[in-house]
Amino acid sequence: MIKVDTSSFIPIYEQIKKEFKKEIFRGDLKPNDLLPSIRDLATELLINPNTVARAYRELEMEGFIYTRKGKGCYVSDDSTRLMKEERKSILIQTFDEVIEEAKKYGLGREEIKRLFEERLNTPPEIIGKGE
Amino acid sequence: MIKVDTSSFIPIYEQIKKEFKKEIFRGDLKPNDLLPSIRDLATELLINPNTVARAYRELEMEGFIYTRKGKGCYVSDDSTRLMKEERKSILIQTFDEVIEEAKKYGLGREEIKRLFEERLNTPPEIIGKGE
Amino acid sequence: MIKVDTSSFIPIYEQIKKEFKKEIFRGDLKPNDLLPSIRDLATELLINPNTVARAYRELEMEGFIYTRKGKGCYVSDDSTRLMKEERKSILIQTFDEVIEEAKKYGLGREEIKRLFEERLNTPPEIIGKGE
Amino acid sequence: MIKVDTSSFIPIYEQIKKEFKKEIFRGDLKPNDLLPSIRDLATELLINPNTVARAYRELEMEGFIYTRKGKGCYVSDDSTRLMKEERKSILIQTFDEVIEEAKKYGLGREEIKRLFEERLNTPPEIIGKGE
DNA sequence: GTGGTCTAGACCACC
DNA sequence: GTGGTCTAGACCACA
Repeated sequence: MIKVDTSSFIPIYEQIKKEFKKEIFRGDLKPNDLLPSIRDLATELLINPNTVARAYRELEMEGFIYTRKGKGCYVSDDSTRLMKEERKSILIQTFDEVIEEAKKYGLGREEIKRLFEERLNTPPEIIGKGE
Repeated sequence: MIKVDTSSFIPIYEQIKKEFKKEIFRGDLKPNDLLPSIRDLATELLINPNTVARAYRELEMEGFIYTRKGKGCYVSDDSTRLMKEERKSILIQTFDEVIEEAKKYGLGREEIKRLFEERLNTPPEIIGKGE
Repeated sequence: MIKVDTSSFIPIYEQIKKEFKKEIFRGDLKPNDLLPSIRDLATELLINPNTVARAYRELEMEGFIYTRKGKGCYVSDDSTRLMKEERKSILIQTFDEVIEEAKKYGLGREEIKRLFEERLNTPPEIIGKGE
Repeated sequence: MIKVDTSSFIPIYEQIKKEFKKEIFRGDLKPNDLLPSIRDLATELLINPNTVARAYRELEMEGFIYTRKGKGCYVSDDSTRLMKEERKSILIQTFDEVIEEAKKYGLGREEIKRLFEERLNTPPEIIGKGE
């Protein structure tokens, strides 16, 4: 399910964190759900277990998950509350960024709106790899 | 004019490249226009001249600018053609990414459209610093 | 194996790039072979690691190698295709240059041919250091 | 007559020196012939007069030319003698280099001979720009 | 251990 | 003054 882009400038551990936050945000991961094991996820993503471990460690520090030694990592009860705080501001920020980006490329408001709706109605066969 | 975010994951030289590409795309920089000198831009951005030099070198390798030793770096005639090739695909990629992002956060198509238009009509007081 | 001439006008990073291209061209380096580490090669050549890094970076930008962070740089699968495109044109260019050079020094076609064959049959005790 | 390649790694003043040496070597410039003025040559080559001046200065230091203040630069009587010393060794070195180059690209002796003769019999419409 | 980015500062070719 | 190369050495992400 989770994907990482090793050619991106964004560190892999950041990409992993973001993916889990999204799963929590949309309810695919609920409080006390078990996350995949560090080793399994590392194997699946073809990356080093240390990298996954770092993502999990930081998610724990931010309160989204908790660890039971020898058992695994679980979504925290707090995650629901944290989600509500973060979600809208993250999306707003993302949208503002992309709008600003489009303006810098010289598009007017109407052009931005038209292109956005065009893309919204386009099946996402290929997703740009981003950076 | 140009700004860089030293706390971003995106390398500074990459941010500089992108800024100049946007200026070329918008027509603020036209073929044979002189770019700011490496030293001047480095001073202005409070970064090392080598970092600016790398951005310029890569822009040259990609065909957007050319260099006259002892004189400076200039926008290439080819930049106009390269711009047309790159611009739309970059914007489409950016839009697809943000739409995908919103979907992962659990928004439906109508919610995405509504939020996007809301942000498009909001004066951008605070621009997210991005990554 | 690789040598660089620090007194040459050709930048060291360019000499390194050329050496690796030749090794790829000859088949001494095959797709997915590991290149020497940046630090090792720098130590061996008595130059700065940054200089090797620049050579590797440009080889990557040209598609000859790919990089796995934390693991090393590897010859790309594409290198074989790129080689076929570049090799003949490089050699033709080199030969044309030397023929032109000899003509400028006043040699006729027969003299050039005679001298070239003489050198071709001479064991290369001393190789000129070039520029 | 003289050409320089501003994109080459070889300094322009070196290219200019080499060109004049060749003209002397093949007798197009004879002892006491007047060289083009620094300003004229600079204008013709679209470069800075300082660059031409440096080439002339070094040619004088090497004994190929001499300067009459206010009159210009002239080919020295010594140039003929110096030419005989330099010419053959330069050509041999150049040929040895190109043969070595071809070998490094994996060509056998017969292949080198065949390609060289092919190029020798090809009208040099396009001369590679070299480095 | 690997490579990647960045800094500080040197020296050179060219204008 | 301009850009280009190189060095020495720091810090980071990743294995």
